[in-house]
Amino acid sequence: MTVVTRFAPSPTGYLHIGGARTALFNWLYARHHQRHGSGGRFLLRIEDTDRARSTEEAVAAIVDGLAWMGLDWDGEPISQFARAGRHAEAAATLLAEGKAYRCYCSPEELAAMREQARREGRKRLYDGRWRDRSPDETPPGVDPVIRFKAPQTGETVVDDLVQGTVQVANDQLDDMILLRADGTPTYMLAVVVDDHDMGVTRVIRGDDHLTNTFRQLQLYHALGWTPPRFAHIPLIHGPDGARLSKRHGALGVEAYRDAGFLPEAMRNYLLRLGWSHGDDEIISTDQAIDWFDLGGVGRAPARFDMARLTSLNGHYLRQTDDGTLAELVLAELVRRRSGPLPPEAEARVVHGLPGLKERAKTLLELAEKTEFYTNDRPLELTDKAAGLLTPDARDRLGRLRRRLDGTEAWTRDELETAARSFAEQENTKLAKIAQPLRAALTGTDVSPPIFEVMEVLGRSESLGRLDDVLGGR
RNA sequence: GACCCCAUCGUCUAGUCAGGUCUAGGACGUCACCCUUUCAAGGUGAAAACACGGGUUCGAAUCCCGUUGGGGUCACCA
Repeated sequence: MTVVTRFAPSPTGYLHIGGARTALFNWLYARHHQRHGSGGRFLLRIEDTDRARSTEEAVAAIVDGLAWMGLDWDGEPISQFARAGRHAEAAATLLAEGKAYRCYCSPEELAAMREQARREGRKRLYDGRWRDRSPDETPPGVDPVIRFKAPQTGETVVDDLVQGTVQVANDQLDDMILLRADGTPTYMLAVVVDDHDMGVTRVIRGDDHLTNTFRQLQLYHALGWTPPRFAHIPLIHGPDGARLSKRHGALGVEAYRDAGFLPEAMRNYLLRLGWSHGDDEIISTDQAIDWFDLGGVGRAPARFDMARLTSLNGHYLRQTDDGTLAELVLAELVRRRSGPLPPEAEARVVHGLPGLKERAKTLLELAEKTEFYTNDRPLELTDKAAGLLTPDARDRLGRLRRRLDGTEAWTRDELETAARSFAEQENTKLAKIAQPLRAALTGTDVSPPIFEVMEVLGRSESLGRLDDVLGGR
């Protein structure tokens, strides 16, 4: 049987990190079965029944976020709101079969019940006062809600693929609302009807839905439908152990994209957060599709660790081929200067990128590191760089400059050979030459190997920058 | 508060379901050393954990109970 999973976010914000991981797990599960089983489909449903909180921008943000993450869904995204009629139909069926009833309670009555339940230390809220009342008792002018006539005895069991067998006594659960007074469906009804109609076979979602599952299971039974299998994955927490929230600085995946993270790093990081495959750490998406299973999902919540994401990103950055990386970095540079780079500067960036990429952990950092290649003469020197240019060092640089003038091929190897023999002749260590040279050519005390830098800069720019520092000598 | 879930280095985790091979392995981070023209990358090494208390057992990180701690859910939100 074909495995069908879905990702069902509510468009009230952005695709946050937790949602992205849920989507990833669902996607991986479907793609795994597509490759190794008898088929798999990954569907997208937008839970937009709360009209007041749902926005077009939020839907776009989720779609963009999924696209950036590289998670493609099958078929068209489904709007839950658009299916309200079908939900009402299901409620009507339950009503007709006596499995649901109209409730005319006022907000005040409900508030009182809530208050009393809390006082008595009960989880169960609604006391079911309209459960068995006859229709002629209905108060005039009040629009009723439709409530589910939930079983009051026995227990409901969830055989969860991650959490194991979890059960709750039915007397803990009250009669939930299916249809609001305005006739719109609530989440509980909508998910069940939609998951059923969409043929979903596996519901992989956050832990926070575990206790909802009991009621949803009861609904499946009342409707006479076969429920899907459930897998509730633990939530992601912030570094302090509290549930991940805005104050942890994590907004949506686009924030990570803008911070210079690569989607493959994000996928790898999120995959390993709560899921493991032995000691494997670096896992390609292709391998992940092969290996992913629900048995590897842990049951304890995991904390979000920026340092680890960053480290992984550095790995994937180094792994990215130079052409692709050049495109990404150039795009970032255009963004920051809000204009194109001079051709000469662009050529230097492209040429210098291989030496730069293993020194950066994010795209942003990488873009920053290209600065000394693109800056115009004369370069501004950092304090440390200026400190390296002592009178002695300048004298040596002057002599080196004359030596360099005669260099035939301006390549890193040629330049290094020349510098080494010059150092020998001066009876000094290479560092005494390389560091001042770095200061003069880059304006800083840190850079890729200096002879590589000279090659990238080219003869005239290198000599020009040297002359800027040497002044009138 | 009630109900439910969870508990191995600072963090992510392997090991737990089928107790012995665990003086608990890997990774990130930290520290040291090596490499080296700087910084990275890379290499080597170090410090670092079975929450606590009871059982069961010849033997428990692994099974059971309790305590403590953390988390989730209790809406005409999703």
